[in-house]
Amino acid sequence: MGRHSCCVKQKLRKGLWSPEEDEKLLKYITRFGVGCWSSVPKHAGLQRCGKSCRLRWINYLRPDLKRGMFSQQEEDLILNLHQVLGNRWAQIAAQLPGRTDNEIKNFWNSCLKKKLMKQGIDPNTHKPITDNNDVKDKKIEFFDKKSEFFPCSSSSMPMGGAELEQAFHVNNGGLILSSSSSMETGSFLTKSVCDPLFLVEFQSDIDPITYNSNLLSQYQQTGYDTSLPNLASFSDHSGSKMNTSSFIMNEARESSSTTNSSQMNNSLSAGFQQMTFEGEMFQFNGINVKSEEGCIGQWEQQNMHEVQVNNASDFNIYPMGSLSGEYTDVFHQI
DNA sequence: AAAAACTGCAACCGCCAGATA
DNA sequence: CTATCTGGCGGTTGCAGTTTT
Repeated sequence: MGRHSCCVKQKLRKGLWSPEEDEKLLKYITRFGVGCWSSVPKHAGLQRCGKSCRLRWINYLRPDLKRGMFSQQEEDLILNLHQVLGNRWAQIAAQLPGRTDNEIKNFWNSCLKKKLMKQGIDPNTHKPITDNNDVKDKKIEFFDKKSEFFPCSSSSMPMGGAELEQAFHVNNGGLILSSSSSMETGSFLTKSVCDPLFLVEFQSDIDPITYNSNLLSQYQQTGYDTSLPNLASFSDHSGSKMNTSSFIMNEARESSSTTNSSQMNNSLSAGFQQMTFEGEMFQFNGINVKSEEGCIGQWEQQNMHEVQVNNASDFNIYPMGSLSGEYTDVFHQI
């Protein structure tokens, strides 16, 4: 162990990067691309170690970086992901295109952490600092069905049952889940996904330059439907398009592939409209999920947790196992 | 106006794991 | 198998700018 060999060399500059250094590095990477970082300083004419060059590129010079303040949506996502992942900044950053792990880490330490503490929430556990009973009271029947969510023994999970419950628990004052009697008959995931981190971790090897997930092929091989859903045309049965989200999706789907529409109509809840899902992606408490094509559902515009979806190009497409069964949740279209 | 305290953030440090010799 | 190299990660530091006293 010890210092990298590149850092041991003498006469290496440290501290803030000058505009001239930035220009040299930018020119080099633009021309030759990202390769062996240890050779970059030499070829780019920089008196920095390779590590320093890599960091400067990733955190500052990379052209696809998003600058400026974090949006409310990004903030919520960071909070939810941190609840699941803890201080795994790189994995959290993988879910926020254009943001770096360093940026998120700084944002967390300087802002979000304090915000949570002001709200009386322990930033490490995401639980109220004073009274644990509060948390218990809010636990809902849904979590009693966690074996249906993750059809494997809890011992094989990297997180324990309590942690899993907490991971899916509400934070930020928003209600995410509501129990449904129909839950009892359905299973959340038809494919076995034992690792609750899987849903996020599968993104961890995204190309940092292009953010193109290379996992689609992996899922194609295992029989997942990786076709990109038509997120822009979120049509209901009246033919009208819907491109704002944050709604309660009261999805009820037959276990067989043939859905009985009349049956669906009969059970239409008051205030809900019926729609057909076409493989849309949603965000569920910071986790990305995808509805199966052709499933019939009901939706209702919801005021709380309002999330504005701009246009289709803003959506992220993540491969994911399909859903089946019946459930009632608040989802955010992403 | 000046000093002290605070804040945000870029960059460094040390460790780890995988690849390679 | 062992040693070394390298990239990646999370924790931490230190600087510069801002706010408070």
